[in-house]
Amino acid sequence: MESPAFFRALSDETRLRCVALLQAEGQLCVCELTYALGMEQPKVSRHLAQLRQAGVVEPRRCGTWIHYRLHPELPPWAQAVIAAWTDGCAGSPPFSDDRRALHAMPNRPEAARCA
Amino acid sequence: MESPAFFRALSDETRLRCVALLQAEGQLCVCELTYALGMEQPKVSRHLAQLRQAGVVEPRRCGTWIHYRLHPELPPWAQAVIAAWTDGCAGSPPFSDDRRALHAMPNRPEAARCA
DNA sequence: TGTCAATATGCGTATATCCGTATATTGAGC
DNA sequence: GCTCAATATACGGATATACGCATATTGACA
Repeated sequence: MESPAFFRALSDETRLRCVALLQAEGQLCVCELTYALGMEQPKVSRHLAQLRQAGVVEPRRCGTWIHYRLHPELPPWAQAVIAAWTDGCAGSPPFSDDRRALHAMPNRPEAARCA
Repeated sequence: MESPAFFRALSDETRLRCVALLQAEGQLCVCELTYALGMEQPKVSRHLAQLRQAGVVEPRRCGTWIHYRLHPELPPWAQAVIAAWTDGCAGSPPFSDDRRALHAMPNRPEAARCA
């Protein structure tokens, strides 16, 4: 985990919104993130690819869905950075709105099926 | 303090090395940072300007010298992010080497004069 | 096998970033 | 006022990044 690459991964609002949602919810599929952020799917997918390449998130296939979560082997300092940031900022817009939008999503796929 | 801009400021190795030095030493002038990093002065100055514009560091003029330090009014979450990162990484290269180089600097200006 | 839903990638373009080099600014001291 | 040391900025070129749009890939299921 190279420090500049890690912070670069967090240097974009879309990616930060994904990270905040994943930190709060544990794991989410791309369609949930796309819905919560109100963005086009290719845009979300490309930002997730960058988070993945930086080692910030990890994908897990679940049938047609792909669930993303914060990488479980993030170094402790990186986990602490994310925790410190979410503690301070996840309660404010636009991050707080994203969680609200997610919870209002209709026909939300059930992650339980592939737990 | 916008989150993406804050993390973008930390997304470059030169700037991270400056931040690590300032976190460890309190305040340093540009010539000390330039010497410790072993880089050209304009390069260091430009990166300090970016950290300044992002609100990460604050300059204080002291005669001919300009002392930089971490901005004392950084939001608590940003201070916590920097602390978490330095706790985890400042002891490893290249950050550890920079502190060694700084302490080996000859004719180091005395910050005490303008404290 | 064919189709559909979910996800990923290719492409072209606009913009931002980083660097090296040269030069400008600023304050101290004579 | 002149000069020097410390610091900042301007300029040009190479590279990276973000985006919209179109399309490819993958797995489920009939």
